[in-house]
Amino acid sequence: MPTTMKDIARDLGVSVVTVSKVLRNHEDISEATRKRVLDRVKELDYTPNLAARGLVTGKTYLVGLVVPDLLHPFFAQVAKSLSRALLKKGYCLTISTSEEDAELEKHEINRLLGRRLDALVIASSSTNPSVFERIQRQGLPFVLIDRSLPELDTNYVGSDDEAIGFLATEHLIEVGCKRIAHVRGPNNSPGVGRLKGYQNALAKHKLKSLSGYVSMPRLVDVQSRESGADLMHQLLALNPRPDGVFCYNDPMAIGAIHTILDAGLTVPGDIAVIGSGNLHYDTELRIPLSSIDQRTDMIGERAGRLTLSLLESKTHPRNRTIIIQPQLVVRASTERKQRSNR
Amino acid sequence: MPTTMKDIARDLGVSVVTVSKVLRNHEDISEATRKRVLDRVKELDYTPNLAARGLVTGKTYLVGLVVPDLLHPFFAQVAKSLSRALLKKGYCLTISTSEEDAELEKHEINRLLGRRLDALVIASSSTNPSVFERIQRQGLPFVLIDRSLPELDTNYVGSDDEAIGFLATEHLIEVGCKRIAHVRGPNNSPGVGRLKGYQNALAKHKLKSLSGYVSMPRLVDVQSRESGADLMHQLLALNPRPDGVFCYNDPMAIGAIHTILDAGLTVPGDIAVIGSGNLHYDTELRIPLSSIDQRTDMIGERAGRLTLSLLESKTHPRNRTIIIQPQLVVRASTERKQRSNR
DNA sequence: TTGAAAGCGTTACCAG
DNA sequence: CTGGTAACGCTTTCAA
Repeated sequence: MPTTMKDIARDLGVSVVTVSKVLRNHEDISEATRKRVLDRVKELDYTPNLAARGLVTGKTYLVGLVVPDLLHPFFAQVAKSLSRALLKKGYCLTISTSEEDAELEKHEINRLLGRRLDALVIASSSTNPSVFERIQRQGLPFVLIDRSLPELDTNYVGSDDEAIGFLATEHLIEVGCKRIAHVRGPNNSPGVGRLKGYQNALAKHKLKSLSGYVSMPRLVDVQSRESGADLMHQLLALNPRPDGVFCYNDPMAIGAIHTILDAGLTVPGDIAVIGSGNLHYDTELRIPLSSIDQRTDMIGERAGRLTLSLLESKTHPRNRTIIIQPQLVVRASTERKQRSNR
Repeated sequence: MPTTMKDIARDLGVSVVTVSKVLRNHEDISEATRKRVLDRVKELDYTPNLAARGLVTGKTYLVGLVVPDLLHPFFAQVAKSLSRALLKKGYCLTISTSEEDAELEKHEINRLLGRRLDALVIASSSTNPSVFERIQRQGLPFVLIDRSLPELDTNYVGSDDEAIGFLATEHLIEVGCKRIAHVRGPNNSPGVGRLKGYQNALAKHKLKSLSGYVSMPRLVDVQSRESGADLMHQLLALNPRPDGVFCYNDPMAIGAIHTILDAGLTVPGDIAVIGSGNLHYDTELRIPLSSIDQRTDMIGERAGRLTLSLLESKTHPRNRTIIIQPQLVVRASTERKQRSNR
């Protein structure tokens, strides 16, 4: 149904090869024919079929991105900056979501493999390296983002999660918190890394984490706000009650604050709260939220550049790990104890 | 480099056709060969090349989505629900962003056309119908969402924007506002529709819009919060100052509230504010934001169903317009005048 | 039940 | 400068 090179060639009495060459700006075409072809192309509004082209060249100029959830601003931002980085070099990004479900992720990856992408970027919901071993076996370049798999030697771009946990917790300590709880994340590398950072900060300052002070959601990165609220409920029931909470991410922190305020307590007066991610609406919240900026757009951009380097080098480059250093952002949810406690 | 049917056929001493048939569950294959093929497929972890298949079948099972900005929760939600709807029938969604730039949008659409999508869904940043006439000429089924083009007869799924403007404005009137301003949106169908709804509500209640009470951003749907803040600044300078503001969308409303509070005024005490979109974090804001729920996920889902119907019907069905009715959601940013003014 | 041949829209290679 | 031929990986058709 759509126009093909054959149509144009027939109309003009030239060969398909000539048309093809014109379209790819080959040198060895006379100005006259070039113009004739180009004119006809415009008239018919012809666009070359990239699938057919890819079949013979072996390049699709398609890069896949798999993220758990596009509604999470973190992943939306990554998608945006990644897409922008790739577009500059003519690569197109196709986005799939795994809804934080390892099975669905596998399924989506399979679909993408069928499209013969040039590369794959994944924020994986899976803790099982088998999918990635498959990808590796297929010789498809890929980059893990946000979440790494310890067993696996891969390209990786992400935050320094231990630093996130450490920065956040030490900040709580510095504003005078004595009993610091952690609403932790899932059992993946960011969840574990941030927990470790939390523990390191406590250890450095000779504080201990009381029993029950680390609480973990059943669901993973979906309905974060709800789980933050629920887990905070449990923390409030403890004795002694925490006076500071580091939450795995901002949505959880928002949920936690909600619970605290509902219980008639104040933030940061009774309990200081800090999250991570520095979402774009953190400043506009009921209690503006202190957070750790993960420089999300840089994650996407660096992942893009790394992907491009894999795509452009003809040798199989060694795997690279790129860690983005996080930064503390202080807002009202932790602005207190400097005064009240010293 | 990757495995092909030829490899499998050679390994097994059967023909490529046989392999192809097994993979598509054809009946006329003996159980024995079927099993042999399937086993080898699994061993080699083979995935059929969809591009090659598409070349001969003419179906790519790819649907394109073009949105202005994935960071805007509205479009992220649409993408999510659309993707889910299409996935059920085996269609894959590929997402592009236009960054609210008509030129970039054209460019992205061209790329997508080159991929020979089965259908296209677009929230267009363009006011120029020519791109869509092109798509129509190519015979590619497409669905406009969120923004329609008045000159163009197309499939369309979106909100009832006049109803949005009317609901919001009438609500402000009902809580006692007398001088209602509108921070309006861009010159596209939602912007114009909501403005009209605002005017209709004023007219119905015999109120007039004072000079300067409708203010419009230079930028369109990017940095909405900033433009909301700026425009509110202008409104505050007016005499008399408005006591109610309907903002085109929630980010603008958030920016407007920011400005009002910074000026030492209160919301809703001095000025009541309402937006549209009912973003997922509206409840957690400094002043929880009254809004108009556009039932975003339904927009995505209905767009998905409409797209599927275009894809599955062999005749060229008539264009359909699906309008989703909005709903008022009242929160603190407009909860006042019932008491204070009566 | 199987497979040979033709073809999908394009590009690579090489001869003229 | 131009174009014929083969090939990319797959499906369709039809004959065996």
